[in-house]
Amino acid sequence: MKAKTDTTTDTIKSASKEQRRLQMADIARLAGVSTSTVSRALSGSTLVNDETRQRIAELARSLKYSINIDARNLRLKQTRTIAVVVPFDSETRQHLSDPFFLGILGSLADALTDRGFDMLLSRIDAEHLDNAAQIFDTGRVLGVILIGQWRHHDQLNQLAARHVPIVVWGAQLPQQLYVTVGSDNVTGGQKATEHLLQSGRKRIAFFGDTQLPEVAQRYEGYCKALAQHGIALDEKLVVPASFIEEGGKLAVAELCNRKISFDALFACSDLLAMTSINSLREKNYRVPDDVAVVGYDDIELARYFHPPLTTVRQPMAQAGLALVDALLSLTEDGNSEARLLPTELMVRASSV
Amino acid sequence: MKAKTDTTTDTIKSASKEQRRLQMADIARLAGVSTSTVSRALSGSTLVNDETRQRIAELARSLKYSINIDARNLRLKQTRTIAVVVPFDSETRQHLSDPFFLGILGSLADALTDRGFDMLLSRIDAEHLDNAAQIFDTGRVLGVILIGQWRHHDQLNQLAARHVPIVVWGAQLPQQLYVTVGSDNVTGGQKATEHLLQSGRKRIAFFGDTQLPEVAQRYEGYCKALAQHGIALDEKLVVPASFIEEGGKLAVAELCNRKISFDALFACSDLLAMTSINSLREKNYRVPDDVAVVGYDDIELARYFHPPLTTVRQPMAQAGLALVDALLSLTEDGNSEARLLPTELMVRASSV
DNA sequence: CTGAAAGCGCTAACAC
DNA sequence: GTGTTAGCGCTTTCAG
Repeated sequence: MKAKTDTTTDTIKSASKEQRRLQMADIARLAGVSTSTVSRALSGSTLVNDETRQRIAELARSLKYSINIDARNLRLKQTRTIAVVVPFDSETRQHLSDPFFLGILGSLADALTDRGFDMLLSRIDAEHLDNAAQIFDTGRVLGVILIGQWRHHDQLNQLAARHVPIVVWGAQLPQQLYVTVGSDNVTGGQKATEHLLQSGRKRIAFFGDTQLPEVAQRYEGYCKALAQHGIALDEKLVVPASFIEEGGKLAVAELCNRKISFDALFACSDLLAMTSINSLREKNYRVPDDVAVVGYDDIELARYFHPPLTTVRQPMAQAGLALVDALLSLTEDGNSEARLLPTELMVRASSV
Repeated sequence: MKAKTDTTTDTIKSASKEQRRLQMADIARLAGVSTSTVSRALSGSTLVNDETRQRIAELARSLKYSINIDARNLRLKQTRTIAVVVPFDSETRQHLSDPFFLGILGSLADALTDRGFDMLLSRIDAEHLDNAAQIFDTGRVLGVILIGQWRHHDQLNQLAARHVPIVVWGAQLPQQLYVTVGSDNVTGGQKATEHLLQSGRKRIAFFGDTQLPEVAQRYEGYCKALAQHGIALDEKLVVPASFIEEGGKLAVAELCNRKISFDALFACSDLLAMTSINSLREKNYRVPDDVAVVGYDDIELARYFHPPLTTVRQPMAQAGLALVDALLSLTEDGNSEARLLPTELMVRASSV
């Protein structure tokens, strides 16, 4: 009797309330079966009569009923959602605008969609990357993909130690407990520098903040190439330009003010290369005649720039796939290896 | 007795199983209280003893316990997650790469984070925008923000008719049931054209696919400005360039092949403007001397381009906020109004 | 102030 | 084949 009363109340409510969400019980009632049957039918179980299944499927479709995923996940203790976390710099309160990161985001969205996963996107303070654990602890996601390692190797290690399934876009470091996916920065830096050396440049400036692991590796490649050509490293040519806003402008100004001569420039991001080129132009340097420039990333706009930018391509489409695959194998097998994506030097007019 | 047995089993299990996720019952057991009390303590209810609350809070923190959001949402029938949908073009299987859309995505991420909402990002086939309803029907999100109206006004109207809370980035159209947020395209197009006219240009080409509502409105502004200056519209100057890849190149080629003279160009996106400028340069037109160019969007790279690009700025940061606010007022009050964001002409070297 | 019990929407033994 | 029942992790009446 209690049940009966409830049902009546429910019906009245649903009539008066604007629009209660349809649920399995409704479909069951309308189809004259139990919810179990509906559940089975909708999940394609063979345990249910073909005809019944068809009927239920049809009914659900026509009523535009969709199963409540959260309830399902709760019951099944599973989820097909992945967290993607993009750190932000708390000092500059920097917005998410770096074209390369944004590009990876797009690539991830595609890769996850292909694999049938949903993506929960969040931003967290770069100084507290360990907060990324929380989103996992709340149980809504299978694992975490973090775009941007910054200088917080230690925090990331702690996360991994806590068994948070996490994959990071960045550089592979010694003593690393977490899984990284990234481009081969050493080789990338080497290719860029090698290319400049081969076109006869001798005084190659390096723009980048070597505190960041990825940049440090590109710098290593830069040094390697110089060494191979028997050229001594001139520290004055190394400028710790940051990725922010006017990084290139400041770096170029620094070299000029200190009257340091240079005939080439390897910038650790395309954005940095572009702002540098603009500054060089203002100071009446010709690119590439006076200064040859190579960037890093190969963002879409690199080839539309003037002059078209020579740059080290990070394979963006592969990046998304690799990140997702690394994370999935981590959650499935419990372990997963770092992946190093090949880089490719895209030679364009800015360096030849 | 049954309860007791279960507890014992549980304990054994949790010891043997590698790492069961912590849950409220665990905290309760450890604190020697019931789950009700833990629930109250963690939600800051005044119904619980101050000392007890502190103790529980401390325990939860030290154990890094986070409440299971899905279970909570299920019980409370609420959620603080918003779906953000970015359509993809099924034909070109185009990836998510347009800098402006990517930028809006960043802006949305920031706005949602500020408001304490999570963002569920998905991509759907642009030909079936109505699939966006499904993600709402599954009950995981409060509402949907769709970036890109494309030519599917009708499908969007159907969604709204089904009472799916949805806000769309795009143009406001007559007979529109859904809420849009967008920039003032008519005025934007007018400003761009007006600017070119005032610098003495007479033959202004228009690049853009007027099948898209936003572009159609920019075109309307273009026509208005021409009319105000008593200049007859020359249809030959209107080229239906698409936003894809080599749009600018094709459009420029078309004008040149047909030997149509022009001294200015209004392109409906910065990307289009940039590729057009590159093509013009290849054909030995000087920008702005021979052809003045104005773009649309003011993506970050516009000011780093050479020549720096004059463009109609769509306020990206505001865009995210406006979209979120529009959606929230829709879900709260049940209705919400379209928002038209002001545009601003950024005059740079490509046009003067 | 605290605990016992019911139930959010769904699935999976277990019965029939 | 199908229905009944218990329970996923949480919140909230309702008693005490």
